Amino acid sequence: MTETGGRAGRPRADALRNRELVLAAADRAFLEQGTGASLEGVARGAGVAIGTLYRHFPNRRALAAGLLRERHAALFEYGDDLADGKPALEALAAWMRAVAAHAALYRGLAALLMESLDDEASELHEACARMAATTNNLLAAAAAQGEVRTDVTAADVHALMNAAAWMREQVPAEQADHLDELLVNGLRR
Amino acid sequence: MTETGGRAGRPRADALRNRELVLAAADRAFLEQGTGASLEGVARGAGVAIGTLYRHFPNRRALAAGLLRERHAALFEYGDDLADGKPALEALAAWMRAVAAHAALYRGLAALLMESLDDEASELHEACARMAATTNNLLAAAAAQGEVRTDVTAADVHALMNAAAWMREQVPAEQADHLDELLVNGLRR
DNA sequence: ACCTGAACACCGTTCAAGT
DNA sequence: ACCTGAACACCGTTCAAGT
Repeated sequence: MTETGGRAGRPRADALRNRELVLAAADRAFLEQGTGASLEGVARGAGVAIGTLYRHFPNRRALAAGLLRERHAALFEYGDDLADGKPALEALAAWMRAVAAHAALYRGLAALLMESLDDEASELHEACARMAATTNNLLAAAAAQGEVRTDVTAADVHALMNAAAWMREQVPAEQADHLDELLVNGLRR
Repeated sequence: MTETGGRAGRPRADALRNRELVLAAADRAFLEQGTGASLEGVARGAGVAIGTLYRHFPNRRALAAGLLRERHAALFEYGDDLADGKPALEALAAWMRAVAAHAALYRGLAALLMESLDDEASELHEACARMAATTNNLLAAAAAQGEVRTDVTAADVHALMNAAAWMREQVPAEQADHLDELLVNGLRR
């Protein structure tokens, strides 16, 4: 079930190219104006007609999901690598900071990630599920070492990470770092 | 500097009445659709022309500020009453819960409050300043009793309260209550 | 002093017509 | 199979004309 190409063989070359142009323009627009940026503006920036944008990405969430999958793979890989080495709570904290900083790149992304965790119909659900898997692992490890309150769930951590991103969208970076630490401190037993 | 009536004497009776109609319609619309609700829809709901809405409230923030000042005074009074009795950290926690629950009434309000604390030009600045005064008092008392980390500022608490509201906009009430507790736990030393 | 509503600029989304 | 762009419905905001 690829996004472009339908049921038939390889997608046409011009379609692939347009898809990339749209993603690049969306990346620029979301960085500057957040995920609420005008889709007509994105299409203009990509040099394609608005219908072409909609053909590749039926809505805003699909656009964000495409960006996460194809341009932000490093975040997920970072999460996979965090399991070893460090004390477990430190690894969990590093993951929370990484997600918070990342989601804050596009203003509004944290809200999309928040609402997509439990919504299997959302185009962002896959990204959320992958994030949740990492969160689960790191939380379980920290809990096993008794470093975290026993009533903390992975859903709580998901909410707190995204809340950290949301705060980061609106306060100076140093304060945001400090707030990250207060959030992690709240998980301690 | 009243919002309606300009520099002259009492505002006309029809103006006062229209202002109330707009506020009531905005309250309904914001409750249902958040602070991003269509202002044309609000005007329609109030039975006035769109120009009348703009005359009384030049923008969305002015509308939210009007609602807070004239229909949500109870929140601020509650904050004033929290200083006595209880242990200081408990009072601060109660205040954070009250603000979070309140700001979550209108989806999007927490973001407006967040950006208005340091923006003196914002119509919501007065409301934020009053909230900040209460936060300051309660935080100072809790800090004086050594119940709170010494690096926690009133700005931090403001951010955390509004983040709690933001989370509450998107998770079930029980989880939101739990998240409130984790946030407060993070303030403990 | 206040209200009305047309006017302008813009956007999201769909879909018939093309290649 | 894919692209284009007109079409429709809607909104934010301003302002000339009224009372």
